[in-house]
Amino acid sequence: MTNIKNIKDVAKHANVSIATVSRVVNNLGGYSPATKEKVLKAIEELEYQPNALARGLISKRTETIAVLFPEVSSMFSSKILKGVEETVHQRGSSVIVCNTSADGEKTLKYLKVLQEKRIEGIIFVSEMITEEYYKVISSMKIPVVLVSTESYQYSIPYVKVNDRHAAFSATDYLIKKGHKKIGMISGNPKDIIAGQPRMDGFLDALRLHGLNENEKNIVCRDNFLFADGYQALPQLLEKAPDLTAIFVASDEMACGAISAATEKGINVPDQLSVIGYDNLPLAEMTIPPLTTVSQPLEEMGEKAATMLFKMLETGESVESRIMPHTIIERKSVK
Amino acid sequence: MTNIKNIKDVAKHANVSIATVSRVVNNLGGYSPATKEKVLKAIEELEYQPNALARGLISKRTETIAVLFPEVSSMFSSKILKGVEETVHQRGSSVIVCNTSADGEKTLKYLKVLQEKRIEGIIFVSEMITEEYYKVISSMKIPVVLVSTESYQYSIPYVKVNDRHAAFSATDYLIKKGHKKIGMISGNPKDIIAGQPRMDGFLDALRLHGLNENEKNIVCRDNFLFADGYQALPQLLEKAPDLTAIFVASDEMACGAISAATEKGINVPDQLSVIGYDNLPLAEMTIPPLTTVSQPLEEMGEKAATMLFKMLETGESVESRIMPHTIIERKSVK
DNA sequence: TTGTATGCGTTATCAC
DNA sequence: GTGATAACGCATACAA
Repeated sequence: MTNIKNIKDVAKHANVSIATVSRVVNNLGGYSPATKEKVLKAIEELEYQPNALARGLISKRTETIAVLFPEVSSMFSSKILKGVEETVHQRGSSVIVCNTSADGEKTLKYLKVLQEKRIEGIIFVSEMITEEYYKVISSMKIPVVLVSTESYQYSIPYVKVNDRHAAFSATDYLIKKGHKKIGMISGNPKDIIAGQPRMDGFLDALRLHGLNENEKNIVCRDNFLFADGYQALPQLLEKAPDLTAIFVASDEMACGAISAATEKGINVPDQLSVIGYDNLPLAEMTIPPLTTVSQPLEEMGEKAATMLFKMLETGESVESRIMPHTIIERKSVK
Repeated sequence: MTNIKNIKDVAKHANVSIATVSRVVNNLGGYSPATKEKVLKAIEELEYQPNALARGLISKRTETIAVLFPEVSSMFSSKILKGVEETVHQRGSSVIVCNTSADGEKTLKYLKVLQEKRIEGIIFVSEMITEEYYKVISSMKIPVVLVSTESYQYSIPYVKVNDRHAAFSATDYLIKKGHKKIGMISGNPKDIIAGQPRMDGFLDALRLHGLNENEKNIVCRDNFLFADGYQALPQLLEKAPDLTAIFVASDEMACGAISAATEKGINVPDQLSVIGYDNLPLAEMTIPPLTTVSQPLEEMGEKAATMLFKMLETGESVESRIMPHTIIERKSVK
């Protein structure tokens, strides 16, 4: 009653050997057009689907890769996922998603099942690579690519924008618009990827233009969420009531900051200019629409997948890629 | 050089047969504590990881399911994905994501590779089940669950809210707030899942309260996106300038409508109340924060996965589940 | 051009 | 308690 056919059934049905069936299934040639016809017909009639498990057992290829996120459901992650998924699928492979919740135990558990499933590569998004992780992934001997993060201790290819440079650009943009009193809402300075570098870029721009006295106008938060921006804005304004512009380290935070400002009766951009970071879809939806530094998230996902496949094909590592960031001008800066 | 150990290596290393190794790996008992110790030690030392392919080949279980979305990167999808992923992972299985782009060909191609990979179940999110899809999935003989959609022709369990009822609730809420001139921005009425039913619910509420004359104050759009709401609002207001409230069929659209209104100098909620649908994270981020009908998206994902596993365990189908919707009161309705 | 036989890494059914 | 050995479904080297 289990209707699922295997290569043997096809062989019998077509009156050939399983070797021949295998050949036509894999387009290897070495058979007459007639037998090919026969086999194809049998396959059709029996609705035969080759078993990827059996196939993979021999070929050592599973055509499956995995992507790990600390939070799959963020707008940030889902854009990257889309890029990854698209190019992986184009190549005939599949992607397994993992939501690590930035939890070490959970991640290790994931890694274990992925290893058992013999996935062919891993993409880590926005994750810090700990020593434990590194031990496991290097023991797996499969390609790994980092997205929107990088490792200083370990040599793992990554694709990301230059955070410090991007933050510089954003701040520089504000300055060129004529602003002199500029503040920043930042992530956690202990965050070596998206925290400190963006602060550094901000400060770089200030100093370059001799605006050093602004350097203390920074409020840091642990996360990059709406609520963080919402709560940070009043704090920042208390420290520095005369600010005319702020650089906010994420669009979600920027959106929160705008909400807080609006509630306080502060008009954006008339009384306060704000520039964000990421260029999420959200940035088009705020009032006013958010001027921001764009990271090409989907493209970064695609690129990461492409790099992974290249490593898979060549067996060698691959160069990291710094993606270009751009300023998207909308209406939140004057 | 290929460092990857198999059960044979372990057996040799521990001086036992592979059968014994298999037993301790699977905790089957039937061996002395001493040999268990030996084997465990060997496994440890060789860093042995059982091969899921070989295992699945025999057990016919791959511990992998798939989720198909028309658009993975929407805030809507990603919340559902998170719910699915969490409960699937809890059970020790993995989830493969597929972005169908609502494209039949692409979907069929996905289905084919999923079938070859012998995945154990499928969750369709927001997809119409065509005859072609149905033919394939029923030939696969694996459990299928629908999320945020349902099929009238085929008997497939689903989990969704009652759209008509939810739309009724939203409109009713507006009416109970004292509004009498109420409009709607709707999806496509040809959309049998999220289009027509929400319009029906809207109209139900109107009629129940004798507000029949409002019935034509509906603007329909093909999609549920920000831009749709943004463009629909002026159209709606042109048709019916005296509206005091609108029900919008998605949060993204509602956000667009609020943006358009604000640009026109119309204050929300003072001059125009807006209620949305979905309760995406976005709803907290608008100005003013959006009152909306909540769908428990993450929970729906969890539920769908749970249903899938239940079908997998029992071999029987499972009852569909209508999830409760609730009105989330924020600041966009007065 | 086609078929036979072996192996991929497991689990499971027998024996012992 | 423990160990051969036959599947599982396929690819492939080798024969024919």
